Amino acid sequence: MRPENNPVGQNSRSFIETARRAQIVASAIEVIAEHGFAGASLARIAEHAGISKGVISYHFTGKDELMEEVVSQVYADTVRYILARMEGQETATALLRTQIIAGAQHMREHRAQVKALGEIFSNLRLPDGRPRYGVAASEELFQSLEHIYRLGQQSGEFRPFDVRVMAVSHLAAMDNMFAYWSAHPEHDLEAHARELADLFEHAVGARKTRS
Amino acid sequence: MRPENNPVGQNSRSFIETARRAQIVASAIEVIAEHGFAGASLARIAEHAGISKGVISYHFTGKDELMEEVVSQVYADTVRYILARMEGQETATALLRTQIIAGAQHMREHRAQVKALGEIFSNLRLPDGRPRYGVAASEELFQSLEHIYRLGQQSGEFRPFDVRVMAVSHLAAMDNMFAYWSAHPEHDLEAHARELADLFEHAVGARKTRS
Amino acid sequence: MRPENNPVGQNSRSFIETARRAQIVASAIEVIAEHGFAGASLARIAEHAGISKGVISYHFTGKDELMEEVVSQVYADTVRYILARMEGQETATALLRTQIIAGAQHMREHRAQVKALGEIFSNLRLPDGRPRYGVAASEELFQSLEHIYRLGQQSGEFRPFDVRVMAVSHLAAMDNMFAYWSAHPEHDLEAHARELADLFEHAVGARKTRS
Amino acid sequence: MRPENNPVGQNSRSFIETARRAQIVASAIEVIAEHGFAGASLARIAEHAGISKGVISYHFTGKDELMEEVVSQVYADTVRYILARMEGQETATALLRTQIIAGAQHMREHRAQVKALGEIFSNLRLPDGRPRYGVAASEELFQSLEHIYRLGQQSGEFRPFDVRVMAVSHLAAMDNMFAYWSAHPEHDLEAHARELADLFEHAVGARKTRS
DNA sequence: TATGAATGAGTTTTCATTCAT
DNA sequence: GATGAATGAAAACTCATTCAT
Repeated sequence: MRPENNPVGQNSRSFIETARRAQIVASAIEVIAEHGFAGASLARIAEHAGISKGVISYHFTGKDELMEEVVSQVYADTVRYILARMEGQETATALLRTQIIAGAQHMREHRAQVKALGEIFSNLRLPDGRPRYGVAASEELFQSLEHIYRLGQQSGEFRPFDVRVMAVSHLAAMDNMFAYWSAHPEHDLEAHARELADLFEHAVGARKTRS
Repeated sequence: MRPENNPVGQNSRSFIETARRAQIVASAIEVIAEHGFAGASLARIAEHAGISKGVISYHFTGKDELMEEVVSQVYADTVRYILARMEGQETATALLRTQIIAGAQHMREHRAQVKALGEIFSNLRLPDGRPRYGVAASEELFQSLEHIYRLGQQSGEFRPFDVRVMAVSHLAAMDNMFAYWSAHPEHDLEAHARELADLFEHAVGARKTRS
Repeated sequence: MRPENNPVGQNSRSFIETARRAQIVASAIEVIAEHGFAGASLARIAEHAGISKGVISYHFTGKDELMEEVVSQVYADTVRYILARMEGQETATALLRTQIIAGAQHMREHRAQVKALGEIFSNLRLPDGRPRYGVAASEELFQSLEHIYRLGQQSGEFRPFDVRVMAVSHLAAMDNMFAYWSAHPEHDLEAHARELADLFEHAVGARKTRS
Repeated sequence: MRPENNPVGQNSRSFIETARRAQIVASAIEVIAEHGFAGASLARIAEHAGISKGVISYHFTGKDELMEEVVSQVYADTVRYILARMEGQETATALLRTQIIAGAQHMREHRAQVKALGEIFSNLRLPDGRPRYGVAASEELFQSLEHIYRLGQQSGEFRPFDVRVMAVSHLAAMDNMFAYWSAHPEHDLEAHARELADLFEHAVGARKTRS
């Protein structure tokens, strides 16, 4: 019986448990990235990890918990990666460019994670059939992008525009940059990112572009 | 046994056959739009259409052929709809705006089709497990958008930029405009489309915007 | 897709469907009687019937529906059998004896059914874990037995006593007569039934025993 | 490796071992009583006892041995309880009444044990699929009841009747008194027991009933 | 002694597909 | 042409049991 809830201040999981969960999550990411959400059966994930099917059931309540664990790990990683690189940027324009460039770097380095995240976002459903993560799940990301856009509008760097539309389009463009690169591995991701940064810089009507 | 390939000069499908296929395709669209790709079993599609499961198997080689039929019908409709509205536009800027605005109109009027198309695009796989329609499937759309962008660059309306990146981002922004509106039905789709048109007009550095 | 609800006045199930359901129910009865409730997996029931597992799923919503169908068929049979033999009896004493003797006859002739019924009654549970048929499920039987006892009390044949306790004990004694006979097939069921009839005749303090 | 068979003259189990087994048996009783035989997984029993699943496997050869241990403990308790109260009774009629009344008291005080016993009796199976405890398992009880009945017949208190049928019915009536009370907790168990005593007193044709 | 971890057999259920009528 | 019926593979999940530490 794996302990589910335990007293505050105690590490909830043993070292080995943490390692196994991480291993399973990693295997799930790779399998989803390669075979898609529907192709990622527990059997395949277990086989890919070189363990028995039962191990997954032992460490996770069910497939849903595994998927949610993948999401929360990848999501946290991604946000941390990008925010770290945005630190210290002062102008909204710089923040904007950095967000895009750093996002592309992250995608290159974590190709499978990003792909798996996308698959889960658009396929995982609640027991009642409604999407588990809808576009609504991106709300947090939208808001952090809107923050940048509003900053630029307040400082006068950016023209007036609807920040929500800009954020939605921004996220969409980044997701598809990744998808396009996944489908065309010879495509130059860095160049794409720079072009995209230019695109949004113009879109926001930035008064001064990078020197 | 239904004849699959038949002599030239004969209409390949009878009237009744065509009608049945259309009925099944329509049912498939609605079911996919409501329940998602994974939730769209043949049983559900048949039930929704008020016919027996066997009919689908009779008229289609298999589920895959049905899905591909959905794609080709919806795809053709969409292109026809938007191209019709773009006819007569003279400047690249006008073409660009029209493409976006008309696309939004089409989405509003064909909500289920658009949603089903997206589901199939991102979920249907070849027997070997590779995606049936990757981003690569959008190649045709990319090229038609690139055509507009190149036109603008040649006429001097647009600044220089990588047309492929612009096209990928353009399509992404439109797809997600739809997804966002689907998740937030109270969202003003027309306003979003106008904002998006402004966004790309600025992004391409259009010399003269609409007044 | 099997039709679930259909217009009034139409036979709901085709001939073949009815036959298959009956065949599956019969197989289920035999398997439960032999292997017990827990040993009656769908796989075993299907194998015993010489059909594929899927057939059961095709004709029944799930295992629960099959079990409930077994109950309702066997239950109806049993009640019909015994009531038919009780018809025409005039005194409460005669009704009482007949109920017991006819019950024993029915058990002998429908050994597996009775056993299966008992297994399902004491093992089938609702999704939430509560028993599907508790002792409460015997309420109907209790009442029909109480009817006999009250008749005897009103006619002065029987002494005063708590009819519910008498009915509960009566049913218990019959169930266990069957169970005992099942475990000791050489046991004389008819003689047991006659003894049991005597037992209850004395228990109710019958003024005049059978001539 | 826990020693299974050990030299004569040694206490076969250490104090701690005995305590653990008792704790596990107690937990098993409660879980079976609440969730039924099928719902009593080792995992649930361990969790309920606040120990790890492995402990059960360590102290018992397997689930079957645990179940048999439950049976033998509860059975011994029950017999001891009732026999103690029957001591000193002189007439067969008094013994009969006492057996029933004391049985009811025991049920009230050991509700979970009685329920668990019933569940195990009717569900536990040998590896080959045959019931581990059939009605045959009650042989000992039958004989002790028959002893009372024969006593009454020899002393002339009771009429002639088949003592085995009387014993089987007696035990059945008591089991179901408990089951009925379990399903209807507001039911008056003591009153039921008194009625049952009257029932059997009349059934045996007792010459002098209690005033 | 005790435990967490792992295993693999077995359960129900879903589903695309095939086929006789 | 259309349908009901049947199939069997694959899915997620449960569970008693085993084992190294």
